Amino acid sequence: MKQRVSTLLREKLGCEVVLEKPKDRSFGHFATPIAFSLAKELRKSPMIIAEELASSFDDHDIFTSVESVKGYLNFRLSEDFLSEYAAWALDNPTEFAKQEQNEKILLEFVSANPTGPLHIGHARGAVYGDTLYRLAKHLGYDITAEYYVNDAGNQIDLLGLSIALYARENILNETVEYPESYYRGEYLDGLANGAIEKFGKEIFSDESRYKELALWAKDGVMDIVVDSLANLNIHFDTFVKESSLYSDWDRVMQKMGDGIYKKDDKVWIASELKGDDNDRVVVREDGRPTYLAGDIVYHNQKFERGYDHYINIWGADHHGYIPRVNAAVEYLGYDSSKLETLLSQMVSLLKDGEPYKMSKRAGNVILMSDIVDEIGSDALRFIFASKKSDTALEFDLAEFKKQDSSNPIFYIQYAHARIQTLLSKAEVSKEEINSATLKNLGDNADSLLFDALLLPEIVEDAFSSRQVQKLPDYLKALAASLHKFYYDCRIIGTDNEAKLLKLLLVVALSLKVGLSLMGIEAKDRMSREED
RNA sequence: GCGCUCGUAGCUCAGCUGGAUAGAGCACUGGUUUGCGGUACCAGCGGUCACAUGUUCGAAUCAUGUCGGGCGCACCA
Repeated sequence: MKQRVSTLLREKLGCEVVLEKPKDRSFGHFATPIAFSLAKELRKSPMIIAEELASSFDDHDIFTSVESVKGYLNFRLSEDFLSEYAAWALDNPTEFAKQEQNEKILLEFVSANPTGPLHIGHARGAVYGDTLYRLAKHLGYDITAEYYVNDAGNQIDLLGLSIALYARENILNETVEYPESYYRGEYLDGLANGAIEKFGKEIFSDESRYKELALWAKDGVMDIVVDSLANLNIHFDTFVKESSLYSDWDRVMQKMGDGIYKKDDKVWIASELKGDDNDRVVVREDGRPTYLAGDIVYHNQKFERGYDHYINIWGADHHGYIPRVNAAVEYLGYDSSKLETLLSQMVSLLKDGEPYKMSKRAGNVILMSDIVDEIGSDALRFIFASKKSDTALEFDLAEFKKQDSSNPIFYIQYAHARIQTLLSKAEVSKEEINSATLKNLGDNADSLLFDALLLPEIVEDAFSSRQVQKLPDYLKALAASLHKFYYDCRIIGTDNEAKLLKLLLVVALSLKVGLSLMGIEAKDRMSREED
């Protein structure tokens, strides 16, 4: 819709035109301050320019009026245009808000270490990534969702040790001394018991076998992780294991050429020359590669697989890591501007105004699965998608358990359910609804129709700006328009019933598609839940 | 100390490629159709857009600085 208008204006005026949302719907559907920027060039007052431009639009089928107000140009779309577009959308619901793209994108997200269940911070990155993924898919991108499994390095050794310690203390009833760092949490119980079946209890007392224990256990942890993501409606296309990459290390190192050098018996990457604060060690004196080495091989592999664009979603605490990976990508001979790293910030939780207590059972973290159990996947996804991912977020669980308009997910679902209820009470036939024309509906209905038809540009904008919160914001506003309309306007039993129900079908379509892009299924009925 | 980031209504946050009177939700207060789910709607209250200077016809938005919060600054992942 917006595209159509801006294309038209570009042709007509011969330059790019910035289209905005007018301050107030009474001004029209779209507005542009173009007269202000032309004022200098033309040496005329913006008001006069706007007047002249407005009058040059005498008649055009997509606009019903073009007005100049205080230097702004305000456009109002015609009923013909809106009704035809709406009719098309209803006839082609699976095409609505879609586009054709030919870009191939690799999106890597979550990538939590397989050493324990996901916590609430991971959940945010997961929701952000999956929402982007859904948006991109809908927009026609060829996008792959990938999980990088850090199944090598110290943390895996630590996993083996942690299981053994847990088992010795809780199953073998031994007194154990805990080292400075180790993993804790209920999940170790399942792993320890699984290990007994697989290896027998002896393995816990034989330190030389901890590695073996760990290599077995990491798959079990990944199963836990994958299951918990599935509960959030999140699925990955590909998993890449860090352990599978190191065989390629020598070749990749050579590929980096001058970017790599030896000093003090270690191998370094000259990342400082590429904008990093310092050069970084990639291979230690004892020959063990650092974490960065793994990531270098991994990114090389990504680029060799050949995508047009690469997106990483990392926890914000890793932001200092971006320059060194970009440096490596450059040394590998690739364009680091194709690699985009997005950040997801910390989350702090409240419950009824008090800080949410981390449970000892969980290992002093807030488990993602606990929150899903508490408020459900839909609410969790909605909250996380609602806030800009790179700013810290604090929210109160209680707000999302309420069954009224203070709970945005409830409010939106209710709007959708309300429409379904009306349809079920319709006194006109489906055929009458389908063949109705969305004209002469009155201002309120026109306005609602326009709101519902905005979904495509919201989807486009949310993805291209990577600001997924624009989608839930829009859905909230659309739900509000619907509720208001419902209140203001009687539908069933009126002369306009078929038209109005058709209008509501368009609203329901946008709500449903919008929710599905957030991984949430629209409800047809609200059930009253008893506390 | 250095880097990144944030600072907008009592609370949680939009708005930020500069543009029409600064927005929404929550909370609080008051109200609502002799109608389709009042699980809704409307209104009121509430802001020197952290502070200062600058650029501009115009700044919450850009620049510089100050103050305050968060996060980084590993041969750990």
